[in-house]
Amino acid sequence: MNTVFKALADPTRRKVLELLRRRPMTAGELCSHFTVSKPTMSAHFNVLKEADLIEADKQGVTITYRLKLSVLEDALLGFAQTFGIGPAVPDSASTTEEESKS
Amino acid sequence: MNTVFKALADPTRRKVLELLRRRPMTAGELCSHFTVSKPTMSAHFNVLKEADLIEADKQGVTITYRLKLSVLEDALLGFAQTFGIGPAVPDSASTTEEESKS
DNA sequence: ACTAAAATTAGATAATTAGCTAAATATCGA
DNA sequence: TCGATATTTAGCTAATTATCTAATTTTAGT
Repeated sequence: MNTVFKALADPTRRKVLELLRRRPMTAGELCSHFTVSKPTMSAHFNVLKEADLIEADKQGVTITYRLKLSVLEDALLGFAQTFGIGPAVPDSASTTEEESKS
Repeated sequence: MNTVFKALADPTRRKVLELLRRRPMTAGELCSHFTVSKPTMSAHFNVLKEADLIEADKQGVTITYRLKLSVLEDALLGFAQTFGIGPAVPDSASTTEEESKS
């Protein structure tokens, strides 16, 4: 959990996660979205991997990174829950008297 | 937003926030929960204040810190929303066919 | 086997950060 | 006004971090 928050502390890494939100991408593809050098990006990938926020899949010479959304979700919601930060439950999902009993 | 995530990256600061969750506390009171020196704690308070996660209220010689929960909430949920991380709506609040229509 | 391409590791540096002790500031009560 | 108390500021150090360039590794194609 500490590693997750450490990983999220850097804007470049947060953006990497956002890029991986839609679809997995190769390291080079990800790099093309940033101005920093590839080794620097590689280090960022490592931090994200250490935090278990992404996973790497090697095909031949290229490495595809994929977001582990459930890990991010668990960390974020888990922390939010500590503060009773309530999921903004939409009106349509409001608990009715009947449902409360179950 | 970046300052918020930077602030959350440190475990001591996260714990300060958790302590302030229930009730406001003075700087000294907060310090008593940690082994690090007071000046170090004071620096942590500053980081949290910069991130607008806490606010200070000075009464005489003591300073009371209070959690700004809404700021934490906005940051966390705002970020979660970027990833479509849905509030874990409890089973009891699951959308029924009837509710879907509204 | 050679070359090109994708990505990493190695090694260095500058900036940031967390921590300390000592000193300063501010307020209260005697 | 003096002394005690709460907290911060100043100044320093050690550790971590983000970044770079250069070199290495690994694989695919010719």
